[in-house]
Amino acid sequence: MKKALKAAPSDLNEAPTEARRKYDPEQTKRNILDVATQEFSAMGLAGARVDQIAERTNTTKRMLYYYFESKEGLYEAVLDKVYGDIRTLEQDLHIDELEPQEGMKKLVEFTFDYHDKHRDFVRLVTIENIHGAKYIEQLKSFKNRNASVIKTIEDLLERGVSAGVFRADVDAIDLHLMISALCFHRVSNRYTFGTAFGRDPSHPRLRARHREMIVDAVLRFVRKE
Amino acid sequence: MKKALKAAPSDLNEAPTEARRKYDPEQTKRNILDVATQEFSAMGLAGARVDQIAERTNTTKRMLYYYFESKEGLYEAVLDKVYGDIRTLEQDLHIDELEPQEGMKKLVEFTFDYHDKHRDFVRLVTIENIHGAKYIEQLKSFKNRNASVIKTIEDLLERGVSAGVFRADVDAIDLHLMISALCFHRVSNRYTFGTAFGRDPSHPRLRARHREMIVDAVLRFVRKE
Amino acid sequence: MKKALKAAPSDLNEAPTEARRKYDPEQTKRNILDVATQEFSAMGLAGARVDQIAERTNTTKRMLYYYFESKEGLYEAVLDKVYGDIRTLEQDLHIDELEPQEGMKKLVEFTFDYHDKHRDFVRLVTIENIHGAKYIEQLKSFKNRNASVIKTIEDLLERGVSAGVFRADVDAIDLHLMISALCFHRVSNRYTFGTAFGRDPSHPRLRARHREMIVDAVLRFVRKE
Amino acid sequence: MKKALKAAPSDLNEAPTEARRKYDPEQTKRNILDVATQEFSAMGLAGARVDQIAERTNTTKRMLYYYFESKEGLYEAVLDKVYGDIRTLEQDLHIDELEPQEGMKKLVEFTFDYHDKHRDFVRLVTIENIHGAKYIEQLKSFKNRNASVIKTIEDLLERGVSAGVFRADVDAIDLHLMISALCFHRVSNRYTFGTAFGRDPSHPRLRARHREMIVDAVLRFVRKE
DNA sequence: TATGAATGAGTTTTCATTCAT
DNA sequence: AATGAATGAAAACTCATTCAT
Repeated sequence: MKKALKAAPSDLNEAPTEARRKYDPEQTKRNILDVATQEFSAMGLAGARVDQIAERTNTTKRMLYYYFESKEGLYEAVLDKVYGDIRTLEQDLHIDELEPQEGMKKLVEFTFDYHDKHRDFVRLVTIENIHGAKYIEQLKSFKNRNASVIKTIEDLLERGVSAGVFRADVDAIDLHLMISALCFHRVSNRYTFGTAFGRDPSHPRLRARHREMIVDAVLRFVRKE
Repeated sequence: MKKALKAAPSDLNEAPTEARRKYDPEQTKRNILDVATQEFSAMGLAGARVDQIAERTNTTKRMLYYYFESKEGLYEAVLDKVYGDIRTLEQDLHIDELEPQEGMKKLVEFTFDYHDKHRDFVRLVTIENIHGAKYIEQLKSFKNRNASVIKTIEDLLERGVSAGVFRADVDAIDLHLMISALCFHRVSNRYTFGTAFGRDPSHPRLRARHREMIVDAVLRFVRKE
Repeated sequence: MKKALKAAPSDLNEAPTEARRKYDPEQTKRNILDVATQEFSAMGLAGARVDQIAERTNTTKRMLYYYFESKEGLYEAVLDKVYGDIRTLEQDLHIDELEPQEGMKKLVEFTFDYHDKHRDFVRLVTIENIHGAKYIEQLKSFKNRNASVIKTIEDLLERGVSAGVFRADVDAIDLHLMISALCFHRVSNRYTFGTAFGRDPSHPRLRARHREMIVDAVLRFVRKE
Repeated sequence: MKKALKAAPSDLNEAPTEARRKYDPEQTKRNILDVATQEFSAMGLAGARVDQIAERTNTTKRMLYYYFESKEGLYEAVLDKVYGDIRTLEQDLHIDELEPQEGMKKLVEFTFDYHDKHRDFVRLVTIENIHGAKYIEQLKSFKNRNASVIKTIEDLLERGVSAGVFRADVDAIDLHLMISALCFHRVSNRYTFGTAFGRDPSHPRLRARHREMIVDAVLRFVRKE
């Protein structure tokens, strides 16, 4: 049942920009949070071990409780951080400056790339769904950010309809669900997929093809005629 | 002391067609398996509790070990059962007898309905992916099933291309992934989706719309022109 | 802060009436309860250690949780038992068969003797008061039993007044409080008392004198003239 | 995260007669001591939390150790302070100037009022008894105080016997114990008492009646005939 | 075949205290 | 004199599994 998973040497773990100071609460917190992100996403909430998280940290288990109160508190902090990260990036796309079809393409590509690259995020969302989203519900940050994606899509659709290139009967939230599904699933279910078909969806060649395919599918779906 | 969720008296739990015999190993096993299916799919492998499963059973914890060896053994048995169940149904579609577009529509609708109805299945697949699909790998039922779906899709595509209605550059496995994604995601991620947008994807009205939308998207994707 | 208090070899601990059977839930429970009574009364709820209780038991810590759910659950069970014990004895006095003054004397003597002998009980009541009686409040057994003492006193007072030996303006509950105070305090506060005056109130000579004194004080208080 | 009881802004907490100076060791100490008094008396020695005390203080946990060495050191300081406080008041009674019965009445009333008003004191004595009075033993203030009460009672009894109003066979220490019991118990055990009988002994009406009752009981006890 | 009691090894959490600034 | 971060040791509690009947 135990599985000494090697810490994936991701970009997360340590940023030795300067000599590590002895007393640096911000760094301590970030360090704990980064390790916890990996552990929770790898093992789930129930499966993760506080001891294991602490061990991979530069501090002790005690600090984890000092800053985050409990295992669940830490898990919530991880969710918060991870959702904060995607929001930040999403803002920089400036999709409103693009022509509708181009904008839609860019949005889908961004969504694809983000999920493809941030597996931790995908896994954490999956895990949250196993818990009925009860932890995410408490994060106020959560609801706001989703509103902004929908706004972006609504704008695109509106402009596309006006320009005569998109059909008029597409609902923004439904479309968002569709895009999400296509980008999320191939990451979240890549193990069963790999086992079933002997194809690893994260292989570069497949990855590129899927990217095109999804953009294509979405554009065909919204396009007039 | 926690009583939590009383076993929903779903079609799963008990079928007292005949008077319950005193010692009925098969029934005991089935009973354990049904309860375990609910628990594992609700809580995950790490999150499920052997005590809780036993408590909701008509028998005792000891029997659980007697028949299934261990918690993991029980989990594997659950996976096996759930995959066995799905295969049965898929045979009755006779998609090969339908005209390509009709066949594709029917396949998508079947896939949609199946996921929509079998949430336990969807959750267990999700859970398996959290564990890197390591338990599912051993199940023969798993590989067989997937092979047959691909075969069906390949046939459809081929016939569609011949008939001049489908384009020629669609890969069957990719298409299967696309259909899966669209049908799976709205079930697997319905909690975070519901929290984010205040919409429950399992609401009848939304359900019907999604069904049409997905069929539409897939047909637009494969259609020539 | 730690104090390896020797288990007082009281009448509580083990009753080897018959050879100890390996599987005897009742005995296991009783054994845990007896040890817990000593520990909680010696150390308080916060001060008692589950490990320490378990160690002095014939079983393991796990059984303690198996039967009593939590440290607090065990503490409540101890309170319940201890209050049950006193009730049982109180029934056997048959004070209603005695002439008022005699009855009052017997009641006071019983109360005195009981407190004098059951220090665990006295300490536990003290400890409960430190917790604002919040644990005792949940015990249904608690309220009933107190009603019966008051009934006894009311009867005595009534009969005494009718017989012209007691004055009429004494409230039964107030009188009960008075008797309790006199019998309880010398046990509960015997350490500070001993330190203050170099006298141990549990010394046989003092004990006898206090007994007489308290009976005397109560009778003088209720007596007419 | 628990905020629990905000320090009741009782007479204890702060006396900002003059503008609060930046560094005022005496005030800091007093502030810590006052908060600690409340916490220890509310929770007991084992139950009180250093963190909680510190949080309710105007300063930090470190200062607590700076001034009082340890949790136990702080507890002892609290006991010392509380005992110091009581002595002051008792001098002003001038019981020796009163006629014996009057003096006895006044002494009982004072004792009653003091306990009724200083619940912290009562609780701390209770707590000390749970610890076998081991901390109080070291306090000089403690022994002195008790010696003086006994002296007062002895005087009263002597003068009463001489005057022919008190009986001759009453022991001063026993009488002190009796008075203490009656005044102490109704405060110390008021929670279990309240739960048992649905009567709060600290209610004004009950309080007044108990006061009279106790004076009455004591006078009846010492009175000749 | 079936059962309720029992358990060892872990897992989360708490607490008084000290360190670096 | 004062502070917030840090900590080791211990405490409460949980869990999958096995034993005796």
